[in-house]
Amino acid sequence: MNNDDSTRRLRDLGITPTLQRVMIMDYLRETSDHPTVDQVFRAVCARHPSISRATVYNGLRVLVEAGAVCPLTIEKEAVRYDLRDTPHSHFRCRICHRLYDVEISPGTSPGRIVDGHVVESATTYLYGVCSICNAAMNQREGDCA
Amino acid sequence: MNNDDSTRRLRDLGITPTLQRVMIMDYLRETSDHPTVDQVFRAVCARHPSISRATVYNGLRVLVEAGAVCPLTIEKEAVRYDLRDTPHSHFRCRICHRLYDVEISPGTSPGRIVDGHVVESATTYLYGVCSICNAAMNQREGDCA
DNA sequence: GTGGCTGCAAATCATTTGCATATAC
DNA sequence: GTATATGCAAATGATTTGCAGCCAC
Repeated sequence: MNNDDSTRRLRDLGITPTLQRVMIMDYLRETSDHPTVDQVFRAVCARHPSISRATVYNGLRVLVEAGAVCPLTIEKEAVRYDLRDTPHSHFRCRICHRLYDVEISPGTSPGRIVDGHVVESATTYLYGVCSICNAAMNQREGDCA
Repeated sequence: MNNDDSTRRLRDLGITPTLQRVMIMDYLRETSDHPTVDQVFRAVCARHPSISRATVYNGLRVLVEAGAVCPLTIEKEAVRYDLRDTPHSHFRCRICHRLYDVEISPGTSPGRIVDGHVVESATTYLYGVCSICNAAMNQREGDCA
């Protein structure tokens, strides 16, 4: 997990590995979060303060177009980005708004044809209350008793 | 499918059936589309020009909170709204941007627990090229031959 | 050297908010 | 009559765009 590695990955994707794009790729690889554009911007900005938000938007768009990164529209507030490796689904907690990876297949997969439509990608979003928030709620119930 | 029916539905949901909300419900019931807030606004505006966008946002939020309507975040451009009846998935065409209902189960369902998280709702989004756009592309290929 | 990329600032677009007025019951 | 909802206009926040200067190759 070093810059050279990110540089190579970008080159393999046919993307010009500019300093900014390498830093974006580095950050996506070292975080297990599903960062928003703003989070990517802040992280990269810490190391390279002169970067512009527009460059982060641009870099992420290029990565999505190359198929290296998956955009998540699981919430309307902002798009989140996920390094695409093995396909998986996502769970969003309506209390704390944390995002979790979960191992649930979307029921179909790229290449399949559904009702005559050619599926290129598929994703499943789950919504509810996460284990941490559930534990906190049970804790509070206990306090009341 | 008349106003009285929508009024009754709203009352059953515990929602004050104002003129504006009844018109929003009417429109959602008569369209098979998955309208954006803007589309709902334009449609209702045609019959009741004094309605405000804020009222449409408010009405839709109340319907979502009551569980009568399902918000779709299948695209980042805008939230779409779907009258919730039987659970189903959605397909979005990357060429024409049409939205289709498809019969694919999301792999899990409300009430289930996944990795310790309590699932309250689940949805699957498919992306690709729809049958209409595929036909058009094949047509064009034929022209070239 | 040159085309593509960055950084900036202004523009755009969906959505939210505050508040005075109007409506449902 | 009163709590709740509407309509307006201004604010907010994510994202896009235009353009002059800069960097990768």
